[in-house]
Amino acid sequence: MINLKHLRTLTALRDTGSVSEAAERLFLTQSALSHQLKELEERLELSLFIRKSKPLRFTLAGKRLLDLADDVLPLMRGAERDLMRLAGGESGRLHAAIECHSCFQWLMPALDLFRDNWPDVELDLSASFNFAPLPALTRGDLDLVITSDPEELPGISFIPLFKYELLVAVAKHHPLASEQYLTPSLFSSETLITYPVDRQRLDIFTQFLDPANIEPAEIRTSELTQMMLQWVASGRGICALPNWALTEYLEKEFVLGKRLGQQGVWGTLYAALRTEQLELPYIEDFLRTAQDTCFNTLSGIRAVS
Amino acid sequence: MINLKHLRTLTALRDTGSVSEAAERLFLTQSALSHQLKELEERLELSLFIRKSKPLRFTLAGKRLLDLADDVLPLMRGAERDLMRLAGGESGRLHAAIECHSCFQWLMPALDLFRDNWPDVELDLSASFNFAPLPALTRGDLDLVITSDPEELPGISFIPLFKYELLVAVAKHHPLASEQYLTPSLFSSETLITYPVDRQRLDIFTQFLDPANIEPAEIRTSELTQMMLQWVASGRGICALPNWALTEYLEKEFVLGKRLGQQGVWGTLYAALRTEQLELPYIEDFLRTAQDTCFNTLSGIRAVS
DNA sequence: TCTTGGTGTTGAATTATATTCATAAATACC
DNA sequence: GGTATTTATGAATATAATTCAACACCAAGA
Repeated sequence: MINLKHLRTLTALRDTGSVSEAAERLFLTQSALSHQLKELEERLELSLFIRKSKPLRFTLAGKRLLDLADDVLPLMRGAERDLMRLAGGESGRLHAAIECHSCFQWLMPALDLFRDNWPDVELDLSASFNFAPLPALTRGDLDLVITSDPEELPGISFIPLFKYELLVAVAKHHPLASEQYLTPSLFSSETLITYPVDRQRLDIFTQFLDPANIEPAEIRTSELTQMMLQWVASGRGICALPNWALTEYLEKEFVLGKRLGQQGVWGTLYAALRTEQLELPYIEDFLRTAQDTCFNTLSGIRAVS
Repeated sequence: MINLKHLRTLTALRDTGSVSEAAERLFLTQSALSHQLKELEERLELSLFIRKSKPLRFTLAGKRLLDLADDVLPLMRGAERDLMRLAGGESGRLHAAIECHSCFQWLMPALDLFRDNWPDVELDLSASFNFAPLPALTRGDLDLVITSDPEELPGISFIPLFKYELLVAVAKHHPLASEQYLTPSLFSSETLITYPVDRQRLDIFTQFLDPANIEPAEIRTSELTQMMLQWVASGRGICALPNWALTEYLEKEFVLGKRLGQQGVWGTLYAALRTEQLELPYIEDFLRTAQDTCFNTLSGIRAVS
């Protein structure tokens, strides 16, 4: 009658607020979800949510099913994890590194969850940005690298985690504050603040300024997101950050977030791993945990279509 | 990955102790279940139970899944009931009658459960055996009759609940105690104890003695199962009862249970209802509750194939 | 040791179910 | 009112579940 697929659909609907985005997150077409919901509602002789109104609203029946999902899905997940441990062993090593400074925000909670579930896996997170992590991954010194630029490397797989939009943080009283979206040429008179890394690894250059052959008036760097935003807020520059890294500052109206071009510039965050390790139970579980954590803690991100 | 179908399969395996009987209870072929289990075990890279050995034994992984099933399936059931109530209304009437004296054993617990879940449905159980309940069902004076002889009646549906074997209770020191199974002719020198109803409604006659044209030496009647077995135990007669009505006495070795003929005589218990009421939510739920209760509380019964 | 009946397995064929594709309808947004 | 976005629908397709029919296994009895 009701099955787990339905419960996952309902939670995806709640998380995303629309049928089409829920479909994206479930890796289905919107049509598939529409059929599925129609069939379910007809069979139950109940409507589960009200489509008109954004975000969608759930009926009593829909809420009852969501409660069920909140009870049942974690139980299923827990059992699956236990079986994975039974089948594949409990121990191993997960030495991780991040290329993306803002990733601490979700990686920390994800690793905390992971540690609880896999106490016998040796965890390490390296946050030094002075070396190239991908060769270390190939060598076997690292087991996981979080990065937003995948490259063709033998033996390395890039698993997409989610898509995010690159937004430009701008002070509330900055001249650019009134623009709907930013064009490259607007940057030529601005001070751009970036992380202190190679500019080939900064999407603002590779995807936006370099194609238009525009150079900012000045470039300053900082290691710390919070510091960058302090500078932005005081009108001493602007900086490009993933939307999810910016949300808490946007909500506080500490800065404004501006779109890059009319369509926006989008990036994808990947987990890079050695291909031979992909099927290890704790690796599989980490990837799912990471993705779940991201979708739960970050707003504005989307599943990779 | 793991879904509810798998959980139901596992519990059916536990309840029945064999793949083929579990399949029967799930209304599947044994082949289907074999495929399903093979696929699941291969995907999990775990064996879930040990086939050789009867009844089958579960591995650690199998037990973990059974625990999951015991948590999850009741939650699902509860939610489905809530949705049924939301969709179809909470109130109604269920006036029941039984033709089969021994049915109190499972009907009472089933009705107790039902009352908890449908407090606004007016429940009544009539146990008077002096009137024909099926006409009353047609008239609308009753809503449910539990019976083991279905008949073609317009507007009435007979929903099979389970199959049971008719066994003959015999005192431990009775001459028949040494027989492997009983033939009709053995009855001609025996005192047979039956319920005080029309002999056309007694399977021991219609399915066993009458076809062989044999008459017991004497017939005595009693309303009460316990009384009948008292007489049997003291060697003053024998009586035919459904296996599940006999189990507690067999376990205490109060009497012995003998098969009727080499294949045994089997009956089916039905719930008779007005067809137009079949889709009422509380009726549907009652039927499922009844069947679950039977399978849980009665031993030796089988699903209707 | 050779049957035999009960059980579980297997591969191919079939059936049922889920998903997509292409398009239309509905709705929200200027 | 037009345009973009979201949802719905019917037919085609793909995937998954189930059955069928044949076979393997095993224990009990001849």
